[in-house]
Amino acid sequence: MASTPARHPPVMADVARAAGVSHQTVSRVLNDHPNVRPETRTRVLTAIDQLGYRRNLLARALVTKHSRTLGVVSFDTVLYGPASTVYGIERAAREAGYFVSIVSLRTIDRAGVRDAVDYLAGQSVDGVVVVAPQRSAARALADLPPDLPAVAVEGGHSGDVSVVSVDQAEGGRLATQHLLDLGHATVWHVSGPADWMEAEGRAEGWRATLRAAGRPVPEPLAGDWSPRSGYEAGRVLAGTDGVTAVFVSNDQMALGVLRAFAERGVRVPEQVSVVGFDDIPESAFFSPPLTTVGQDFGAVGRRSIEVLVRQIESSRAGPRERFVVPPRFVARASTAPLR
Amino acid sequence: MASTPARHPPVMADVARAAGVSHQTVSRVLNDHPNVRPETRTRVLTAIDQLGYRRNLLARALVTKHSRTLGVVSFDTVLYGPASTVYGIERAAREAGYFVSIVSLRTIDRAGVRDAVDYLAGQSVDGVVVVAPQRSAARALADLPPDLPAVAVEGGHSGDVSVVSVDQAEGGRLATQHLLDLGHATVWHVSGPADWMEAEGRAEGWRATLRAAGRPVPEPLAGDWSPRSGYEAGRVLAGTDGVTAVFVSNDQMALGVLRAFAERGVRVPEQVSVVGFDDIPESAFFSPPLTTVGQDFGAVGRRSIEVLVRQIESSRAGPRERFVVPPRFVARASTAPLR
DNA sequence: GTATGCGTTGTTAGCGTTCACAGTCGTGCT
DNA sequence: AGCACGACTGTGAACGCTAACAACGCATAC
Repeated sequence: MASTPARHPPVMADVARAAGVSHQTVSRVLNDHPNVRPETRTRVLTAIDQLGYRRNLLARALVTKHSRTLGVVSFDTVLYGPASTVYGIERAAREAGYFVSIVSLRTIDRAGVRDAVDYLAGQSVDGVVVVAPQRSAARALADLPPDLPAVAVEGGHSGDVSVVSVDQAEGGRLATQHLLDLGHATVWHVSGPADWMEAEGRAEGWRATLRAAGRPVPEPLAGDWSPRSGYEAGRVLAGTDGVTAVFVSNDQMALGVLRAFAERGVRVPEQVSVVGFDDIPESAFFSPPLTTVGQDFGAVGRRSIEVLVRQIESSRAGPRERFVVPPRFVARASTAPLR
Repeated sequence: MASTPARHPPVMADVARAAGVSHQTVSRVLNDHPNVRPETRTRVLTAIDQLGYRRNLLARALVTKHSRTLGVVSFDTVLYGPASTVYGIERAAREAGYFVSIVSLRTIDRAGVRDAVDYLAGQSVDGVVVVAPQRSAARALADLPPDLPAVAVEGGHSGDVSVVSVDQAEGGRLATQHLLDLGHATVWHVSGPADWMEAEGRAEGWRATLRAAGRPVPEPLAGDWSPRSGYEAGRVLAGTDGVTAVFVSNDQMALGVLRAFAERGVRVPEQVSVVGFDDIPESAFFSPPLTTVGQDFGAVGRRSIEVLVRQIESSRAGPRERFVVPPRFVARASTAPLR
């Protein structure tokens, strides 16, 4: 009966002994090296199986200099958008054979992003994905360690990292054009926070579409993504003459707008049409069901990992890439032709 | 001018050379060992600073057997509840000095959980948090590696791991009692999926409260957490006589119920009172604003990390603990006294 | 028969850190 | 003076793995 030398998990040397080969041969089998005799390979494999051996990835990372771990820096991962993006990233990374280490920031500023990346770099991540939807965060991309592969999600084009994002301006255009096509003279806008690039992009698409159609551009109302801010904007709009169409920068705020309108007796879509953005799972069941613009967060996550992994696995001086995922318009019951 | 020996990041030996000490002394400074002369310490510290040295956590983990990384296995991290929980876990872990490696499962079954834990164990995590709200996932806790510190969130009491959870039954009781106090003869229920323990707990609290008050217990309607399933349940309830109060197992389904009622001309709360569960950010702006039961996910995250870290840092044969976080009732406008 | 080559295996030396142990020095005691 | 003891520091050997090289056997070629 073989003495059990230790209660510690078996290491490569144990496998080697059991299979009657050297530890290096075990390593070769594990790493699919070509020149191992089939018979030897199976002997090693059965030894691995019998001992329940699992290779120590830490030791491997120490010598290969690759941890096969990716860092993700995100912000407010409770919001639907960031949560979905991070989910997509995690899934794609795992499919590509990478672990994911996550840091969620409360406030996203230059120092915060830098600290988070430092923290992750200390853990020897092979690369980082920074979900940087705010202008301040995008600026922080400029002082990433230059030798660390990185990709920004929704990060704008500052700094020299690759960027994957949804075409927010196109989304704003789709929403606004839809409302104009319904016969509305112009479209009001409830925007997201000023420093968010997504908010800017959506507002820009809205403004450009109105301009191109030769319509007046009303002063946008500023929100902060929260239902409450939408509610407050909605109260203002309900008390403003001539408002027949509103493009709200996200679905949560649109919910607030609908609520304010309901309280004031403004009927949607009969009197005012409302379009949101994000297509959260709830929006199909708002009262009325919300016309909105959907984003494919899964695609964003997949793309970003694709770009990052390519950057890691090729020479690291890869050219920065730029990937734009198109939004998709979702028509529901909160919009109607002007009568 | 000191020659730069390599473009590689500096290691402990480089610092030692610069400070004129041995690598071991550098290690001692880094680990706050007591017996280092203050002058030597500052010399080492300045050398570290000058070289921009950062200690290699991989090498450290290899020898100490502690990676200071925690694994998190979760399910459907796009939902508000799991997303918030994971967020709380991540934050608490980082504050405790641990990294967090996340695996998000699509389907959560015994094999899935085991694979995920194996995967994480291969990365040498010091412990795992399993967010296991489904009965099948809770069962999977039984075959976790016995020597791996673990804590289950919302995981029931099967297996012998510590559990942190919100008192779902108490939440169900609060909701139901509130409706009874308003004078309703009984309370209908739209439940979550059958195999979710949270759904079970809430239903149990509801049922027990009705029984204790000697009220009839209507057959619950089964949902799947989605707004759509709530909508369908709502249509059934709208067509059922004698329904004056409904306790819905989460806010998303409650939204669907409200929508169905609105379509059928059932006025809330005048004709029917509705209570949800979760207190998602949107629910204050539903039409009408939703009375609901909130869960402190942040507390759940903090507690679970607390328990896990204690288990890791003490002898690993810690007794399994059980932590219950109380829910909190949130009164809004979707409930009213029966007239 | 020796040379050349390839397929296969083993040996050795790291990767960057911590741990165990062994020094060295100065201080206080007998 | 001699000794013990504490504070401080250095040396060597791990941790578990892969990379580089060396060595072996055997076939093929000259």
